[in-house]
Amino acid sequence: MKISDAALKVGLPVKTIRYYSDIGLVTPTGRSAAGYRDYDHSALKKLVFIRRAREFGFSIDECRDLLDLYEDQNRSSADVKHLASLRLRDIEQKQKELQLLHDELSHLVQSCKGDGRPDCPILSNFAQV
Amino acid sequence: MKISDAALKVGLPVKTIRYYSDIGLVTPTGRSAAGYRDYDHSALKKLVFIRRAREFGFSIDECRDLLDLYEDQNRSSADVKHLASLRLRDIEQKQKELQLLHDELSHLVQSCKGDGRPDCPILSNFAQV
DNA sequence: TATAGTCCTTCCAGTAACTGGAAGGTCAAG
DNA sequence: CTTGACCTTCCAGTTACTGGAAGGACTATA
Repeated sequence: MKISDAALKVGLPVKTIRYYSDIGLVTPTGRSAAGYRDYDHSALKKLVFIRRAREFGFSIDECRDLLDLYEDQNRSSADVKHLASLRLRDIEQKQKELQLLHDELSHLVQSCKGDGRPDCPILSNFAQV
Repeated sequence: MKISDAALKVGLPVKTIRYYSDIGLVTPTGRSAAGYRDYDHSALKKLVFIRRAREFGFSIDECRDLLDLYEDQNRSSADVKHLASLRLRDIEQKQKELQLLHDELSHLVQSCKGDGRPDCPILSNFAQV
């Protein structure tokens, strides 16, 4: 599969996938005779995983660790489990924070009259500090 | 409140708060005689809101829009409502994606034996493409 | 009152992770 | 056999910080 089709399927810009290829995060499965990058199913899965992880603030290096751990058969699965457990905690914390952000904005939308009057109480709905 | 105390309260690095001050995103309430930045309760609220929004991929400009809309009394609350509604959609989508990421990693943790054997099936638990 | 330590300031340079654009090769359709 | 939409590499620019230097300010203790 060529890079633009891969980009469509996984929801990342072509430029970004090319960048990931450059830095060795997800290398293409192969190259066509003309030098075009080729991506297979497992590469697509990795890209989707990375897209999600990146969207939620995990660094490239953290993503790399998870992928590398899998691909390096010398590492033990205990390492993977430990790393994944740590990230799971992070994600659960993020879920709570995201819910708070949702609540704030949702309350804002509900309390705005939306009739053109500039009395929208956005600040009064801000998070408790 | 001085910048380091503010940083502690809102969960942002001092450097970042100073940066937000420099770019005019959240300006300090005032300055002490010595020129120290001073932050009050409402500034802290703005900082917490921005921290959350930034963590979930909203750009500085998107944050600025929400804050500016509030502070610009010439804007109508309908504008705020519309903008906040759009962001709310984004957040709901993010909640779904975050749940998927959580499921992936959680399944990974559960299926890893954690006994040192390198047979952890991380890739087989990747998202469906 | 001196001095040590921990703040604070500005400024400037560096980093992470893209992102845009130029210059040029490839390929299917008409 | 050319047009247009792909693809390639390379290099420069952007966003949002982040680290460090140089120096001023405040607090506690000797």
